[in-house]
Amino acid sequence: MADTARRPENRYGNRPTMKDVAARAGVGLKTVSRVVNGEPGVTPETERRVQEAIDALGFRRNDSARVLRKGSTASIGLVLEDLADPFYGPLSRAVEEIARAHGALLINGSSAEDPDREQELVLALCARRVDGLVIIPAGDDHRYLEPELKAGVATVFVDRPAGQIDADVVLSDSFGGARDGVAHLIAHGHRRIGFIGDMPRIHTSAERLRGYRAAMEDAGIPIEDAWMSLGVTDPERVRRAAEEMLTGPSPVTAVFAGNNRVTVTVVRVLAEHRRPVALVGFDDFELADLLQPGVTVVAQDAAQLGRTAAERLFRQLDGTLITPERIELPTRLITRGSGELPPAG
Amino acid sequence: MADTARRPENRYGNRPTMKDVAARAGVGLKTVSRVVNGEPGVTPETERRVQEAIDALGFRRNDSARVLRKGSTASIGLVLEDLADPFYGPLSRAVEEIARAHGALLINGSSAEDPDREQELVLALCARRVDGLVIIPAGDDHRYLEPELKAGVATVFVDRPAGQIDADVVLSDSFGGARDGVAHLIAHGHRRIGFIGDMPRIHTSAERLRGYRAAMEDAGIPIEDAWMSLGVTDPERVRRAAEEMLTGPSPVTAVFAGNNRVTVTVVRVLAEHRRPVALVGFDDFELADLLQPGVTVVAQDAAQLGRTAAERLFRQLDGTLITPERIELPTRLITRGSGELPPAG
DNA sequence: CCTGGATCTGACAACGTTGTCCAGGCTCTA
DNA sequence: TAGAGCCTGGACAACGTTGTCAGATCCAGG
Repeated sequence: MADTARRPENRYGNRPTMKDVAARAGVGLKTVSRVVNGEPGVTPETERRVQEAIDALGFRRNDSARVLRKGSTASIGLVLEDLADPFYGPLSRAVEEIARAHGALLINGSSAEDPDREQELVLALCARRVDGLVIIPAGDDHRYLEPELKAGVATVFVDRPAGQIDADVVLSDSFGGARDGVAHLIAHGHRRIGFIGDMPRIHTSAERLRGYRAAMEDAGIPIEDAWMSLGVTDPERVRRAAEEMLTGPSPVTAVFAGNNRVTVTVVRVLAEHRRPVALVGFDDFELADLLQPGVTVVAQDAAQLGRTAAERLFRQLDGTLITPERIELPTRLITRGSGELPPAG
Repeated sequence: MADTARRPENRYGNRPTMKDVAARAGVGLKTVSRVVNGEPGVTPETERRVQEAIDALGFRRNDSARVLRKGSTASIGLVLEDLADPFYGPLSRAVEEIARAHGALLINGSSAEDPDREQELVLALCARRVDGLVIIPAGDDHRYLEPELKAGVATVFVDRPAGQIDADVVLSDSFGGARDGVAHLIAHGHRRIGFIGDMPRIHTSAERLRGYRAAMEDAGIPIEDAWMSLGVTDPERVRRAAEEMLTGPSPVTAVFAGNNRVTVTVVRVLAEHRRPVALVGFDDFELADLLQPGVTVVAQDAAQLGRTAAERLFRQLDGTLITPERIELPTRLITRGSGELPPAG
């Protein structure tokens, strides 16, 4: 009775353990372990008996115990902004594929662009002793990671750099991409060019804004405040921002959209607008080529970002990689029509 | 020396444990545990000392050990076909949100539509003792899950039913949706209607095909073999299949596309085609409204599928839910133009 | 028949945590 | 002032696995 009371309440109707298998097969505990792990030194006859017991009982090794004993979980964590964002799909998948190639599982979570939630998630993953972390940061202070890094948790940041700590990071060249995109519009004769982007506290947003400014400055075009919308992110307000730029006292003839969600909303606004307005968007998206006109974009390779990050992560784990680096992947301008429209109005 | 030799090689440069914290704070092991878990019965002064030691050492509780002791992992597994598929993004996210609300983490993996890989993933998740599984099955025989179910792993299938076992499943009404979509085309005067779908061994594909057949039969229209393309899935072959239907001896005037990827490819083909052809697709997709003409679709609510499944999962874990059920969520026809084109040619 | 070596097997401790239980110190009341 | 009862803290076992090491078994060769 005291015996059963001591048993912790657990959800698995007391699954069979190696001990149970051993008892049933009439062998020792360690022999079962050997069979389960394919270690040598077991006679075929013994192995058969053990295998039979395993099948009969429906035994499945408890990896929690294994992890506890061995110290490595063979799993990595991925923290991103929103699993549902089409930009992150290919990225996650790429990370997963690399993890799989290294025999690791992927645990992931969405931070919803909330720094507290990011930290909560990251620490939960650390408590589970993931071997490594791929983080698309929401916050800009990652000092909370210091004990983890010191303890040897491999970490790679993607898409945006870590804040206040020195860590590996894999980025797209947001600055260069935006500058090229805006320069492309300028080359097609535009001078009054609008920029709609996310909050400048997000690194990529800030870099893209910087690219926009650089391109304008290179062309000697002074920027009017009314041409810029920053930190506006939900569709309704992006719509309003776009409309204001198009109808203000000094209306823009072209728009540079800072990310795929903004681009999509702007496409909708422009579709309702009588005067043709040129558009270049950061991030490619499906069907961009089928719209009328096709949408010219600065494309970044999300899968490649994920792949690169995951590969670096496993090289950290191998010990091949020591010094944190910053890797910038190039972007690619894809012209489809919307960015080549001449200024109108 | 024997001491260090016995220590297993592990990746975490020997992180501090509760024992270390206890030693540093000059208290007992259990007291540290109490502080970490916010249990009552610790004086503020003691708590302060312990907290100080925790911060100083960078201690983080090892959840593997905790799981081993407590028997519940507070994590659930999600196995789907492809994380990168935009259809699964909102679904995963919805599952994650529900999990989060229950304090559980999400571990997920892509089966890549390969039954062996699905099984491998599912069993790996079971070995980690996830509390429950949400599975979008690739295979059609899930008897391998029987020991797990018996052991009390909560399981919900989504989008497609389990094979050979009795389990909870949450589906969209593929049959009804497809029938309505095809009936819609018939109502607009079409009689030669093509169907392009995935392999009929996939449940949803088979159901949608059945819906197509039912609608045609209801209207008394005999189906010609040349109007159906089944099991073709990569863009190039879908393209060829569509072109054959459009140019064959008895060319179709409308196409019903069995899933979002097929729809997108068909849109491309039709865009190059001189004669207007009507189109209804299963699954909604972003920007469908902005194409010329807008694409009429049978929409299913991926997020709702995920939410429903995850909620049922946690109700299984609560013990509120015992008997497996089959839940079918309705689909919704969204008319945007492409499905309302009259027959031409 | 015995010995040496190789091969196979099992007892045991340890991984880091939590549940149980008991000891000691304190407060409060009769 | 003694006894009851509460509060705090700590010793110990157990969770299921794996590494270590020593014991058991077998066979060939002397």
